[in-house]
Amino acid sequence: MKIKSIKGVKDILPGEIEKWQWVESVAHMIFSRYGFKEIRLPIFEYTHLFKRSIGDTTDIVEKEMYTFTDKGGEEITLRPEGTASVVRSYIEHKMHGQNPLTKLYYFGPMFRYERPQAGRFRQFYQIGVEAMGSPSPAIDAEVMTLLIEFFKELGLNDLELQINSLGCKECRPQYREILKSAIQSHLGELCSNCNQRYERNPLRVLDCKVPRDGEIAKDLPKIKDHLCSQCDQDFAQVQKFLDSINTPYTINELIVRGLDYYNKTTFEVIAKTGLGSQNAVCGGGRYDSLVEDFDGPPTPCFGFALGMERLISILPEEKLQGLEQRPDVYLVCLGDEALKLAFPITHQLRGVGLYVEREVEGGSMKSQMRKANKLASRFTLIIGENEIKNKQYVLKNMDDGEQWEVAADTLAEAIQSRIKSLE
RNA sequence: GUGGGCGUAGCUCAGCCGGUAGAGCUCUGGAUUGUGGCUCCAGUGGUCGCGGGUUCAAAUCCCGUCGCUCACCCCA
Repeated sequence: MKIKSIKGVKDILPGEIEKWQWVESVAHMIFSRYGFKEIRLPIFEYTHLFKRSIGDTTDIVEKEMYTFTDKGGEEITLRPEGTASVVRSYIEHKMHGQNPLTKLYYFGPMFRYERPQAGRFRQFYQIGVEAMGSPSPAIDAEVMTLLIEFFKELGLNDLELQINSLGCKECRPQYREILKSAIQSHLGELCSNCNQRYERNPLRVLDCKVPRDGEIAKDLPKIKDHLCSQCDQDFAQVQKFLDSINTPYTINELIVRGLDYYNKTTFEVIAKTGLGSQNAVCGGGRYDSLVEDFDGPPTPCFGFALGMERLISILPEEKLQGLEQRPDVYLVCLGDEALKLAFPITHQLRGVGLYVEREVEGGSMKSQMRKANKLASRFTLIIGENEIKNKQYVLKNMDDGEQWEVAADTLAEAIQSRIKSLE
């Protein structure tokens, strides 16, 4: 029985990890400009946290969660998303008492038991951003702007921001009933999936991909015609803010979201090319009553989560050049004495902050030079019998082939000044 | 859960009207006795996913199975 990783999970290897580190560093930089602070959350929680926040009848809770009983008999679930934990932590640490507006972001793995396909994994990584404590549409616009700026910094432009409003707990239930009664007369014509959706989440019928159902859906009542005046105004405000800084977006009335806690503004960012059918790079929106649902104070929130694997797979090639670190120096060692000497020299050079690789095995000079070349080292330092005798090593610039003698006792300074002259 | 495609060297793949494996890249060595990249030469590397069947003979045909992958669904 060959050892093997679990279906739907991936190792992120050197060569790939540099992209992740870069994306994370850009996230830290952009998000902190907007005053968001990182929060590190546990990857498992009590199961009921997810059941109550995401919704008992959603696909995620019904069939996708990794749930188990721990040795103490507790029902535990590997988190399928991050917002529930943020809300739990917000309440548990009484963050509302510290600041009227709490701005957090997180990064880490999520777990859903699904059939893997392009852009979909069982362990996948999300970056999430949550602004908690304000109902203002300015927050909606600001957080979406943060996201757009983040994408810009990553060099992504073939994206589309799609927004919608789902209404609030006043107007959404009314619309839901209006929609249900409109659907009822078509049940016979609609697909079996839509017949189930009619009961459980009638808004999803609007989004059905079966062609005949799409035709029917076109004539069903639209949510935008049934928003209460507050929701209507707020949604208009969000659009005005986006317009005021020329952020392009489209209104997509089919964005419904599969998690129960969303209301009012919702949005997705769709990759127009590069991903298959899993083309939503990011999704989010308002969840104004979730904190209250967990017995916290009334705390309207806006947030989003973006999928790292999907994001990374569409990063533009030109942004990925030069992410791998080049060694500053590779020590080429000829003979046993040189190999011994390489140890303290390497130690010394690393001590002054240089990235140093060294020959460990020995072997022909040719093969050592090849290794240095393979690692794309900027310089090689050649240490052989003559060099040791004369206390003068040979430093070679691997990009242009130029080489110099450098004195053993001023080695670090000589290398550093050579590197500096290149920059 | 449902359906399609694919499993041959470390990687990308060819071979598949049956006659027991090949290329490119990688790696190692050499051409160039202490100087990399380009070129040329040589070498290392394979239970042809696994199990069974047909056959004198199976990577090749048949059945089963596992894995990967894409799509539906759902979502990030």
